[in-house]
Amino acid sequence: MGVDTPGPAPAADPVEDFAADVFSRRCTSREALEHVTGKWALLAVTALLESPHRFGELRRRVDGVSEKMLSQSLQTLERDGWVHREVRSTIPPHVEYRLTDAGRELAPRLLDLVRFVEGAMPAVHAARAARS
Amino acid sequence: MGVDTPGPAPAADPVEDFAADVFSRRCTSREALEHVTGKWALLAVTALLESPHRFGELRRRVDGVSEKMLSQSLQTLERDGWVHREVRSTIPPHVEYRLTDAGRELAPRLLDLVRFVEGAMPAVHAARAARS
DNA sequence: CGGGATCCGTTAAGATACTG
DNA sequence: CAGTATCTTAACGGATCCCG
Repeated sequence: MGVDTPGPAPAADPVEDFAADVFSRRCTSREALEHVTGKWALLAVTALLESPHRFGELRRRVDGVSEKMLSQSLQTLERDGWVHREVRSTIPPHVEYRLTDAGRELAPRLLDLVRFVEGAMPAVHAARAARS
Repeated sequence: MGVDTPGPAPAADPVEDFAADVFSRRCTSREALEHVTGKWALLAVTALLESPHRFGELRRRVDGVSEKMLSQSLQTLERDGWVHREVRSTIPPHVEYRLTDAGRELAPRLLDLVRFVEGAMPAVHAARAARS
């Protein structure tokens, strides 16, 4: 397209890389998507939809998660703006995690997915059993 | 199990493990969820929502995926009953992947998630930049 | 209580080559 | 064309110890 356009039409505008589509290798949304759909991140966000949680509460709620992975997931979620972390410097320390506005838009979609897959489990087991 | 249960009230019915909730460590739905939200699986399912694809077509559509990972993801998706694989034993071979009925219920939820995250990318970048 | 730092085994992922 | 087999490398993930 427009091979010889000398005018102000930058073909490779860096801003366009933002919203592009996930099917493109370089699209940054792919990374963000992975953060959100990560094994523990998904469960943490879903749990936070119910109510704010403290670290230990989340740890108990998301059964099986290690402190390291929960901490790591929460940091990534905070960095991408889905979760807010509030620290109260008391003794003992009190840290609370809650969804941001963006997170409150995201979480229902994840919950919907979770619920659907839960409901589809009989079919999934049937499919697995079907093939000899 | 049910050693001395005379009545028809089995407390620990093994069938109940199925639909339980993902927050429980032993819940099988957690595994199924991971299969579906996997990096490549998610993109493959989303691509198949548009139309059936051949292996090579999918490979080109899902930019950056290796043959190995695509093959692996598709096998898992087929095993769990989201995707159907149809082989035509011609020369050269012709294999087509399409969503099952269950897959056609699943895919829109994933696509919705993808679209939402794509749209939220400006906010995500802003959140990342916000913290020094 | 809420993590950060470190160590280390397990698994996932990518590149490459080969087959029906 | 549509994969499988093999190998190497990178990332994940858990356990442990420690500090504010």
